Amino acid sequence: MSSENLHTQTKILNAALNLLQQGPAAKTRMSDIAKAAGISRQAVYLHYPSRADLMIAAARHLDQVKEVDARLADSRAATSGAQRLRSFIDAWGHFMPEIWGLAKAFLAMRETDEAAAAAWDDRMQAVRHGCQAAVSALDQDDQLSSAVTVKQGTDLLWALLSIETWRRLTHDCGWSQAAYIDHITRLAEVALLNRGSL
Amino acid sequence: MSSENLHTQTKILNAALNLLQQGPAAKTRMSDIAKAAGISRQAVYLHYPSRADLMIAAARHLDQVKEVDARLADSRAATSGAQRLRSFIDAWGHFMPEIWGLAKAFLAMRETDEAAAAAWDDRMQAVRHGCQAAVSALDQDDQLSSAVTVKQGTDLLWALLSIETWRRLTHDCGWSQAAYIDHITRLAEVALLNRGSL
DNA sequence: TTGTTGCTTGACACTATGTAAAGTTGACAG
DNA sequence: CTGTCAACTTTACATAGTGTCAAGCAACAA
Repeated sequence: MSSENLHTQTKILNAALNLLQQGPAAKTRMSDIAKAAGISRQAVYLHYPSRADLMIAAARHLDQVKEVDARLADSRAATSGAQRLRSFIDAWGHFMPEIWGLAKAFLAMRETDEAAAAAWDDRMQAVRHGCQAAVSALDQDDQLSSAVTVKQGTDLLWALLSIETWRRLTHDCGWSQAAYIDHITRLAEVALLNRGSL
Repeated sequence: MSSENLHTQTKILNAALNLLQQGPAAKTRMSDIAKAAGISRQAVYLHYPSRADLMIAAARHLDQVKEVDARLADSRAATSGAQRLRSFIDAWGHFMPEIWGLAKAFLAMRETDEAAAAAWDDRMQAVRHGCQAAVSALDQDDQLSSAVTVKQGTDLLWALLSIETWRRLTHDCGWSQAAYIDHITRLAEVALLNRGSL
């Protein structure tokens, strides 16, 4: 069985991600993770010196498993800037539900743990780069609205695509995933494209 | 005098709000608040049974001090729906920096304390009502974009005006308060107004 | 005087993180 | 077969912050 042969570290990370995806992130304790991984609590500390370190490792692991970078990079294949914007929103939009469990944990840690906050911000910078690439492509095509600079457009798109905004619309407002993507796409287009391109 | 009692409670709440506005919310402990209020830590528990209760009381207190409801209600005076939208964004936009300290505390508690999360959600529902009123006014004026229903428009506006979005743009992206208000206003208009009204 | 109110002081239970150290087990090299 | 090493276990403990409990004290009122 391959699951028997999994390295202990992988078992820990999978257990952590599993628990985070299920329950409230803050209630996922080191002892819970250890139990779920089938090892002692102390053994977890042999691999990850702190809870924050474990979460950071889990984030990297999730990136690998879900192939984040590869899927986001797909949007680069688009021919026009407008097309690129749409496919980027689509890719990232479908991604968020899959990383939500972990995101919850980082959002909760953000105000308390500096290292965790830095690690999360770093991951979010990757998303920002995608936003910037899309907005730059619009600019190159002369399709960027004259109301915003590339930086402002990037910032706005990044804010629209934040996990927090996704959470509010899908969780608090009860939107479906499809509705979220549709409306955010429309909003991004209307905010970023010049009027002639619509 | 029964006002002595009130006096101590007020001292506690002011101390708490002060500390929250200054440092990282999660590092504001009960003992810090007690010290800042000039009383013992135990005395705080005589007035507020838990940290979450204190935060909730602090939120109510801040609402009173800042006269949130009254200031938000000003936007009702607007004659047109479009005007109402603008003045609501303006009012709430200027408000956020003033409640940011407390907001930080609630954002950090959100995943851990159910009572606190409920209290915060309740405050945010008040903002949502303001959003709904503005969007409904647009609808009444036949100025609401055909791309959204009143509910969808309310949700979108609410998301745009969330503290999290404000934080991202002003803190993470370095926008000025004025830039935030300008761009969010433009975004809201372009998202919610039908094209003829622009 | 006696009782009440609002606070103080000090002790303690609980939870979760993280540290430390000694013991167990199994694989593998010689 | 034996010794060693690494990974893991078990147990104990330090620490930080929340929240509880109880005794005491000062001011003030009936």
